[in-house]
Amino acid sequence: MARERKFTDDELFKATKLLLIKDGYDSFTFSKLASVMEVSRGSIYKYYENKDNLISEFLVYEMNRFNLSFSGLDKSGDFQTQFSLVIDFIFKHSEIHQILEIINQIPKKSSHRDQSNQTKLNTYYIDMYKQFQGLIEQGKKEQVIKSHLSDAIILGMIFQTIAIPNHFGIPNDEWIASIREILSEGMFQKV
Amino acid sequence: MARERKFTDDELFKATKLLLIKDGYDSFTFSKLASVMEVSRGSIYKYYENKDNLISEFLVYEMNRFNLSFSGLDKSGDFQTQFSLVIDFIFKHSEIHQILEIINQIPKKSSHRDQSNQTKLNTYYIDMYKQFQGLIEQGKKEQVIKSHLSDAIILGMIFQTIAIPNHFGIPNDEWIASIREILSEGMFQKV
DNA sequence: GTCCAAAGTGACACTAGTGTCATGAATTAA
DNA sequence: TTAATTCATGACACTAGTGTCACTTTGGAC
Repeated sequence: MARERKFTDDELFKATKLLLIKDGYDSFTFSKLASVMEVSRGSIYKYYENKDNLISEFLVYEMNRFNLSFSGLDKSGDFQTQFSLVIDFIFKHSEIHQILEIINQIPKKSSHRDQSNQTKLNTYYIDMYKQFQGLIEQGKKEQVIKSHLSDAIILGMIFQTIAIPNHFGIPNDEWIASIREILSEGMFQKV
Repeated sequence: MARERKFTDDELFKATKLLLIKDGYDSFTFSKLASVMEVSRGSIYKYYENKDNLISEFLVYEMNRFNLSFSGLDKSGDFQTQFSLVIDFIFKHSEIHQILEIINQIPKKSSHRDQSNQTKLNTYYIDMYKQFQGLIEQGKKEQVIKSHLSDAIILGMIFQTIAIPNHFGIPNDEWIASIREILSEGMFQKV
């Protein structure tokens, strides 16, 4: 006994992602979102208190999806195989870089509900970190990765390369191959 | 025969840089700037039409300073020496990364004056690119840099590493040394 | 067909930023 | 001291977004 909903949470999150990635956190507004969804602004307030609340729910949803998808990767091969798999995976999900940036942009002063989301996000963040750390440790154990490099810097390097602007339109395959090569062997000739 | 000014352009740009780097382009307002400068908002309009105009003037000023400072680096040593010098230089001027990001964020629909600034910025951008490209070419000529890697990707890698978030507070020296090592030799052991 | 709960809407009051301008304040040449 | 000139200010009207709420619409249960 109810009226039919004009949009689902999934649709809302899809539009949210679109706008967040196009315009960034600051320029995201309920007005724009409502316009994309073709509903009135007021109706979104039925489900989310405000922008921060919506975005923090969205981020939880998105991080959860990313982690699930990441942990679904084939873990059977040796390190080299996995490393390639993971690089490809990250470049296929390159929005994750912006998502992580937005997580660090959310203002702290927020409602109880949002604080609980912050906690969840922290957990997801750590989960993600641990998954990568597992890979890095395997690499160090197999004597492939230099052991004196800290996990944090290796992870940072890998994640940051997603966001290198490809101003000159180099083809995707060459782009990813070059980055993988530099990350693993460097840009210098072997002596 | 005039009243004394309460602030110079240099002071204004200094405050602008501060706010732009702290809050980003979207959150930058004349109100905040006036408050930092301890003058009225109205007085800033005496010198700059609006936010976009001020920021584009600021960026021209900043890029010019960066390029001058960069071209002042010692060019006498061999490639390896210069490479280290440049990496150190970039990390010392790491705000350049945000500056370049902001350049790409300025809306296009702007006044004649701003369009002339856009042209200037493009020139500065190309100047900067050429300076780095000179170094990369030297590296390739000296057989240090792998010749099959495109200049664009090498430059992109180097610039992007500035912005890796150092969440775990690794000491600056170790941080830069590790990044230089990964960029040049990679994160994999030599076989 | 009637009831009614959930869903949706648009108008309202509020906040924060923008750009302008009449007015007042400071400086100095005459 | 006065006149001329530049600077600085705060008030004004305007725009865009926020959050709320009384009211309308929808559609299944009875």
